[in-house]
Amino acid sequence: MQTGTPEEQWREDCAPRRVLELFSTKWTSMILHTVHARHGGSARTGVLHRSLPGISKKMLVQTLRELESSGLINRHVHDSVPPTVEYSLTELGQRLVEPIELIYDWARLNAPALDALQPRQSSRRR
Amino acid sequence: MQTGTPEEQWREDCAPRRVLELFSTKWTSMILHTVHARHGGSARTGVLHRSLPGISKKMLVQTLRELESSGLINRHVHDSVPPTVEYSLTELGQRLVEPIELIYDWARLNAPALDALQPRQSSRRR
DNA sequence: CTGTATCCGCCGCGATACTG
DNA sequence: CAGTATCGCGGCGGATACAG
Repeated sequence: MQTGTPEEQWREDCAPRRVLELFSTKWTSMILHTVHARHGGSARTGVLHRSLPGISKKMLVQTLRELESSGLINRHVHDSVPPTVEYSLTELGQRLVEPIELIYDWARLNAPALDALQPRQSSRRR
Repeated sequence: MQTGTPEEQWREDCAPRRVLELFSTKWTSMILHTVHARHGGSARTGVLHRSLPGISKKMLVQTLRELESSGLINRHVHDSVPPTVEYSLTELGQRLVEPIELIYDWARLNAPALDALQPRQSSRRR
């Protein structure tokens, strides 16, 4: 008998891979988490910007657009002066954010163990 | 009254962020998933390589080293000729892989909805 | 306040060649 | 088969300036 598990698939265009690729965009998960964590599950642009130290306006908006066109978040513009925009999770987004929360919790739970993490040594060993 | 949720933290060096940064490495989650999915929770280098169409040996080994030094996977060398190496999840890794599996399942479940995804238009709008 | 448009450095990652 | 060493390019993502 051969291996019971005959080589997993991971075709370039499969759904899981496209989703995971979303997360290779540096701020994706942090944005989803922050929107989710806010009261009512919605957050204004400024709040998001201040909640993510280090993010540039460019990347913030760019990532938001990506998530929007992926059907994960909604963008709601209040026509007021000055303009305010609110982002919220869609149905789809709310279900995706759950696993993300688990990873988030996992990280906090294992913070001590993770401190043993090499800050990524340059592998210049030896 | 102010906002009930007073600005989330996301300090540069917090644990969640360092963890999530692991996933900005293109192949991290796919490798973890594949190791996990294999019988006995361990996989040889060649199997991993063949399970991940498109990955280069360089990135495979590099990511594996990263995960190893993060305490997420174990590396076991069989001193045979030719040499074979097996990778398996550590305690820590096994617990982290669970949320990843959820994302994986989520992606497969919502594949139809995701097909409506714009293949990321070049934003050349208008 | 929210969003768009450039410019550009850095490095993630693939291709290739070589060792045990 | 497993792993290391180089080279090089594409593009992620930050800085800055500008507009409604």
